[in-house]
Amino acid sequence: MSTVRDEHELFAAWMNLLQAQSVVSEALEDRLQADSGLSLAEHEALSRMAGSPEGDLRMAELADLMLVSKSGVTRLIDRLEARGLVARRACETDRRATYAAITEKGRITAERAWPVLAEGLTESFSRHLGDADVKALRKAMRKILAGNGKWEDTRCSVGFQEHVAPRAAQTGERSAG
Amino acid sequence: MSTVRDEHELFAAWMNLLQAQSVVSEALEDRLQADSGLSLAEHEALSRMAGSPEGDLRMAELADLMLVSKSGVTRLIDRLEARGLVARRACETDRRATYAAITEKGRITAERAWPVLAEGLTESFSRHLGDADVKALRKAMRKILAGNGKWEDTRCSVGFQEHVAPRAAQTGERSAG
DNA sequence: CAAGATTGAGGATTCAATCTTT
DNA sequence: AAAGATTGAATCCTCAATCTTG
Repeated sequence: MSTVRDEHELFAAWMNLLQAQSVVSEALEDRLQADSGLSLAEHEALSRMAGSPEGDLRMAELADLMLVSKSGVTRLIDRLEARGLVARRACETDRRATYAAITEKGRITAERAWPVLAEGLTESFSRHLGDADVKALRKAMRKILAGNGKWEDTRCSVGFQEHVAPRAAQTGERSAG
Repeated sequence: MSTVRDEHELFAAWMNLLQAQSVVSEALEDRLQADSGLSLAEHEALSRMAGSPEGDLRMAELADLMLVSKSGVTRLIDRLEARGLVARRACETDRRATYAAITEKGRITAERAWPVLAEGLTESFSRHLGDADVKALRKAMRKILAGNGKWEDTRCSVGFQEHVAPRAAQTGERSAG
């Protein structure tokens, strides 16, 4: 069933995945950093808040949505708050919880960064792939996530389309209320 | 050409790639850590040295092969040396260069870890993928790497088969003197 | 001066412990 | 006691500066 050749092919695929992820992440991060001074994680956090109905998310929600630990989120929000891109708000119904709410400045910063990110993604990622490649890739990644009990629909949608092409909201309206 | 739906699909694929990479890396790292106390990068470094003709590699070679900076390699080798898994050796022909040479203990540790890693990779990665998925995945990753000028054949082969099937290539004693 | 390697400083992330609220 | 969040300590990584050799 699993020959040495298989194992080798498998391992090579894994190494290539790691390397490709690294290369693309670096490219995106560089562009984003130069343009807005944000890290990928910081931009993701902002975008997730922007995409939520009230423009805010609880710290634990953010931690659950993102690839960062709870304390990691605390520090990440600290940085964004110091730059005036988010503001912490107390929760009225549960005084243990804290909301991170995106500010106007945060919204502007995050929206401005989207085209940069989209361009970078095209440049370093999708430009080299066929449409079928992208679909196959996503399918495979989804299988891996599901197989490891980590598949959640909300994790991969981060309100992208709203920002790059707000006019298209007419076709597929997604009321955020 | 690029509709909003495309962009969204593309971005979702990218997010899923990030997440899958994270999930699998964590699974592998946990197993490896529990079994041998090595990080993935440390094990990779050991394996690359083990796979070289003389069982050693220059610091800069390691940095080039791996996803770590030059100073990162210095620190990584520091840690391995402190554990007696590698030893630094001077280069005779160029006194600026330093070789990191794997020790016998390092070889044993790295070889013992291979089956653990292989099992983890099967469990969290390939078990959920068809043979075609793996091939398609590798192809796509290869395209991305090549498109970004980062494709090198040596980067993805790390002497895997030698270790999981030692009878294929008799592992002999090697005096690193 | 350029190349190879190391060091110091600083950033980001995590775990475990802590504090408050439920 | 458990949940939500934060903090302190530790780890790991990178950049820029440094040192040595070519």
